[in-house]
Amino acid sequence: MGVNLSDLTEPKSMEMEDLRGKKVAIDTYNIVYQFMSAIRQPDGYPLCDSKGRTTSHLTGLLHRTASLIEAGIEPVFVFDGKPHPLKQATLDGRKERREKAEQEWKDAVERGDMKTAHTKAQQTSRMTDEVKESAKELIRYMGLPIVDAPSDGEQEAAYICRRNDVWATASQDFDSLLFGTPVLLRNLTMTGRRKIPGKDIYREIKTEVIDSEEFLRNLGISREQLVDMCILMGTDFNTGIKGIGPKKALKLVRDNGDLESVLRKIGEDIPDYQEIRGIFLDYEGSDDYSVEHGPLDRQAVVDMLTSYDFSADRVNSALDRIESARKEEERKRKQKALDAWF
DNA sequence: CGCAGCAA
DNA sequence: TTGCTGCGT
Repeated sequence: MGVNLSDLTEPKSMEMEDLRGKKVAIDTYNIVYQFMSAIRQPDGYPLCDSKGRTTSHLTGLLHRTASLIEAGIEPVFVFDGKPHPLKQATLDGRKERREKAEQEWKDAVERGDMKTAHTKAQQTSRMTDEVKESAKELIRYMGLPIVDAPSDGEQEAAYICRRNDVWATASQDFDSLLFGTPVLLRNLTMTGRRKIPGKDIYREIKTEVIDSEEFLRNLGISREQLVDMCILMGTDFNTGIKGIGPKKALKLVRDNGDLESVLRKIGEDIPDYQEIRGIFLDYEGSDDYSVEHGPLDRQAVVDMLTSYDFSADRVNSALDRIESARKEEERKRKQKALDAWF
């Protein structure tokens, strides 16, 4: 979930063409979660193979990747590592909400209320080891780079973006801004259609770009102050102070300078706040990664996905999109090199 | 979610 | 071409 800064951002929408040729670090946990939650049957059950293995994330990844590559975007898939101990409360909270939703889902199915069933089922989505490993396997067969974050995926994504190994971090969450990503992309989907939660209405969704420097300039604060602000509101690593949302937190930090002064002023305390600051600000990531893609192993992808009961035709047509996009990029690259020569 | 197929 | 619906596994 992470910190919610949507009220403070004025995102600029972006044309897909502006992303051509750019490498983007994907917060893989974030997209896999979206697929697991969204790609479901009407009663809420996820797509499964005959062995009972979930396949929603594999369908999602295959098609999303094909679209990204067709748009000339080079995805780098960043995976979460071991969560920071201070994140435990957040993880426990998520588990509790999942279990509650699980019960409500079953109840709804029993009384035949499929609409509620579907909504509740979406809230039970969980990234299991099996899901994570199968996602990695598919990405590997597609020849795309995987970065294993030592801890938080958004943290490492922001790090490789700061090192200029990718141009942007893609996530629906805002945490990578706290982690210092220079550029954040939200709604990195090609088909600009998205269902409004709860209603049967579709709305156009454009990819949004948030430039960190511009974002901070507009707020009139530093990244350090943004982190302090979010610690006041609550992050994945702390609960924050009741009654303080984005607006109040911004004003308090602007008026008082830093978190210490704010806490003194309002007579509150936040345990471990210095350590939480450190998580966001003093991260030295793993340099042991590559962001280059290799060849697509078509046979391996087809073999893997047909073992999950995918239709070979569908898989092949998605892979055709990847291959012809790659060829097209290659052609353009050669042409460009030729033009530069003459 | 996003594709494919069909309607307008 | 664009929009809608249903299906994927």
